[in-house]
Amino acid sequence: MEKTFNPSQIEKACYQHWESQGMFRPSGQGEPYCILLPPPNVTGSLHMGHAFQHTIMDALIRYHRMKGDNTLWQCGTDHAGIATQMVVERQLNAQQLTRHDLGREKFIERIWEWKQESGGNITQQMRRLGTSPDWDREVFTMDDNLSNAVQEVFIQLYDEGLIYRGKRLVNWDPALLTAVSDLEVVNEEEDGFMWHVRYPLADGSGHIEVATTRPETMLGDTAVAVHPEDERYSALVGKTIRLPITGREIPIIADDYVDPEFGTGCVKITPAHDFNDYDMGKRHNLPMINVLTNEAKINQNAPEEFQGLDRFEARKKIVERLEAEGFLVNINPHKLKVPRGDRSGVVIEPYLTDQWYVAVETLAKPAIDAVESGEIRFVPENWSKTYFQWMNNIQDWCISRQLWWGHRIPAFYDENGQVYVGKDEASVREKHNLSDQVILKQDDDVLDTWFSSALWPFATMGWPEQTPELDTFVPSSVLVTGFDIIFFWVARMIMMTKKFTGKIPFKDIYITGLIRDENGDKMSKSKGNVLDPIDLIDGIELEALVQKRTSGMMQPQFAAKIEKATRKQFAEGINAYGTDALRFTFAALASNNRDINFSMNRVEGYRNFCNKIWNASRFVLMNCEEHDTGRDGGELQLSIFDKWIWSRFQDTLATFEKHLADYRFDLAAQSLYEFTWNQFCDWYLELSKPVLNSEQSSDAEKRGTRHTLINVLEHLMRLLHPFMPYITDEIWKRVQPLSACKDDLSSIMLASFPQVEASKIDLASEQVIEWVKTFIIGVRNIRGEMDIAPSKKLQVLLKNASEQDKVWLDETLGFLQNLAKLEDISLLESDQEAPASATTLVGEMELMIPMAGLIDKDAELKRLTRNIEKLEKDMQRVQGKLNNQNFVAKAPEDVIQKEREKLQDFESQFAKISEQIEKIKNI
RNA sequence: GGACGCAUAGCUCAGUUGGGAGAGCACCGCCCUUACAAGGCGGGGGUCGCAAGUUCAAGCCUUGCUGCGUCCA
Repeated sequence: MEKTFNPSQIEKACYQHWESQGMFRPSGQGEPYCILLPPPNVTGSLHMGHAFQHTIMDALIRYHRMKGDNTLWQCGTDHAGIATQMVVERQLNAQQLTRHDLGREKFIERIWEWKQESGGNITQQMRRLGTSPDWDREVFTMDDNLSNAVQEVFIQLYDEGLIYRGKRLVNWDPALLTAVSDLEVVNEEEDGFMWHVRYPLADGSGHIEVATTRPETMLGDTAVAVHPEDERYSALVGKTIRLPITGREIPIIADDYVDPEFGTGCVKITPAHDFNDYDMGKRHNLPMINVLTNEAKINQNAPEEFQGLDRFEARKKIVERLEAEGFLVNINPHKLKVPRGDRSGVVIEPYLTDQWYVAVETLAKPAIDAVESGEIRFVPENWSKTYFQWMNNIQDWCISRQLWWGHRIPAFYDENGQVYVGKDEASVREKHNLSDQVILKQDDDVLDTWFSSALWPFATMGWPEQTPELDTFVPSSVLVTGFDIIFFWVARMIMMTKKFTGKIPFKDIYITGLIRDENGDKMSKSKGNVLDPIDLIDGIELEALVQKRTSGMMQPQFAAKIEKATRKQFAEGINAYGTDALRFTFAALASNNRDINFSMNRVEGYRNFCNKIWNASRFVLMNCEEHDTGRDGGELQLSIFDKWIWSRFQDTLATFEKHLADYRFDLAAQSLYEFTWNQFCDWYLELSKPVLNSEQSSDAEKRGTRHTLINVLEHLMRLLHPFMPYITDEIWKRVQPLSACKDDLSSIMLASFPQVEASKIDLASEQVIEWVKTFIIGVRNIRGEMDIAPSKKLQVLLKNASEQDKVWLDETLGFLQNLAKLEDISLLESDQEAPASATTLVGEMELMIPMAGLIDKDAELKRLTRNIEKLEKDMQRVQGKLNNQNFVAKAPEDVIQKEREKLQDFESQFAKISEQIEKIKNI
């Protein structure tokens, strides 16, 4: 083996082997365990959030697969309506073409071609991450079988009256020329203005002052509203206003929606261009005047001079006119929430159009119950509140989109506009007895992408066919996803799956944190702080990184700043850390926190961890290859240390599994790290050396130690495998043939997960090791603090050794000498006078290192004084407690007893160290 | 306006029946010791945001305040 772990050398071949051998397929045996991959957009590339969530899913999948479950990771990609259409449109634009030049059919063909070429990008990147979904079952949301399910669901919901078509105010994206759902609109506070405008009364008796943030919509005003109890205006209610510019007469109405405190207390009402005004318009039977085109330009319903003007241009013109004609009172700066399309970034218009809706209320009920009853569990539990809050106020879902790419709505119209819903024209004709004379035209719109995503849990399992997978893998075990799509996706899957299968889609919902950069900022192209997971795996040169971060930007003005920051942070580029280090980092960061700050330091630390594992394995193999490891029999004599490391392993394994069951990947990772580095490497490997290197060790002892080395390592690789698939497979291939594991498998993936063996839990050995550690650390502490060279062998005297101490000493003498680098160890009888020594305590026993020629008196005094000051503090605290009558009277007996023992221990230590200090002072 | 979250070592974060404050990184000292300098050994560092309350006992429970953040209207 090479001296340094080199991930790039092993990863690709390893993955190809797994995939080509079909190791990702469900075994067909055991308990079903299933995870649904949130289908990434085909247009997407793997970002840190994906990599994080995929790591977690893969760890769970690998763990359960090794546990012997019938494990399926169902994967696939999403057609991502708007996003995909935009990508291909942009390509056309580059050739001076629009999608209209091609026509619908050709354009869709073009998208399929694009998908054929570039759609596999993200799934290739997933492979780099070592993920193990069943690629044979990969689906695309536009595949025939999924499209079929979409139609089926649409038709059934329509037949039940749960899908309807209606003219309503929707969120209209004037750039993309489509309706979007509430969820696709982001409201952000922006600086704007509040215009105060005088509206004259029609009878000439005065005026009323309204305040508005959107003066241009006055062209569509159909009323002015005041609060019914607002005494300032009560006399005016019922009168009419002559609208400036248009001269139209509109009523003054009273409605308690109006906030008398806000602005002037008078609100202009534009039912066709504002959601609240729309509701009020309905309540008061106001006419709705639409003054905008679908591109948000002023339309024919407005005075000619404004027609064709963009909404913002029109705003300027109208304000000018109002001012010129003396209607404008003033303009105040004003912060307001501006709705923008999450894809296009342009201001969304409330716009009157015909759209399709899902009536969600009846679907929501069972979906709420499923979480309330605990049948579905959110982890962390708190997210259920967010879920309930939304579900209890859920609005009908606008599902039609004026796009070309997507599932076309299975609805047909005759020449009278009569709607027929059905799979295709033929079935519609048959169902409704329509003759060939009737001309039918299919609806031009497609469905919201999330409509098909909502069917993911059962459509991917073959629904509407009654397949075995539907029985086995619905519900799936856990959904791993971010809180940002609880509404978009999670809630809708629960509704649809309940509705169409009667089952819940998943039992647990593990909501992960959001990956941010190390300063806690969201990673975004415009901030230039994006990290590509693949770059962390393979490494990247500085120049390439700068290039990547500054090209293709929406706001090129930030490029210089980003370049500077990038050059500063990554002066040497990014190292190749490898997949395992990256995965382990994600696992270790996966606490219950909502925000997870990614840190390069952590990746580096876990890259070092990989290297540690690699080198520990080298050590084990060097000592076991070509040697007798007891694989085929032979007497094994296990040392106390062999028993101890096995015992620690059981504990680590149990802890790991507990944390995994709680979705605490951070704690699970920590337990692995701690065992591997701080127990196995730091202590066990060191303790094995005296046995292996000593000529006095018997064959049975050596065999026992080698047996332990190779088999603990073999178990450890299986334990680590779900988090670190590559390095463990590579090492396991070499280790397994020397170990007691006789399964002839071509990959650790197929091996079974270790099981806790109660018989190997050995508390007695753990006690001995604690004693040994205290002993050795005590010597090292003196050595370190007294600046004694490691090469200098020391002499140790032991005073006040108990019978137990003597037994343990006898058992571990050689190890103590070896690890603490001791010349020799001798026992002082109680009546023997000790020479001036540096002292440390091992329980009641005093461990002394004669100072002569080695240790400076003042330095030792300083060290002891520091110790005793700490002890004093501890004693004071405990004494304070025990002197408190209330504590003694009310605290549980075992707590009191513990405190008493502590005090005794402290006092004994205090006495010994004080004595020592006196002694040294007197030298 | 409503809901939720966060505040612990210089930094990033653990701390789940309330009972002696932890890890990683960074920092300081010694060491190229035959698995590993991407390493070993030792060490320093915290009035757990502030205030009050409950309790024998509070980082942990309750209330209020301050600061930051997210979502919904």
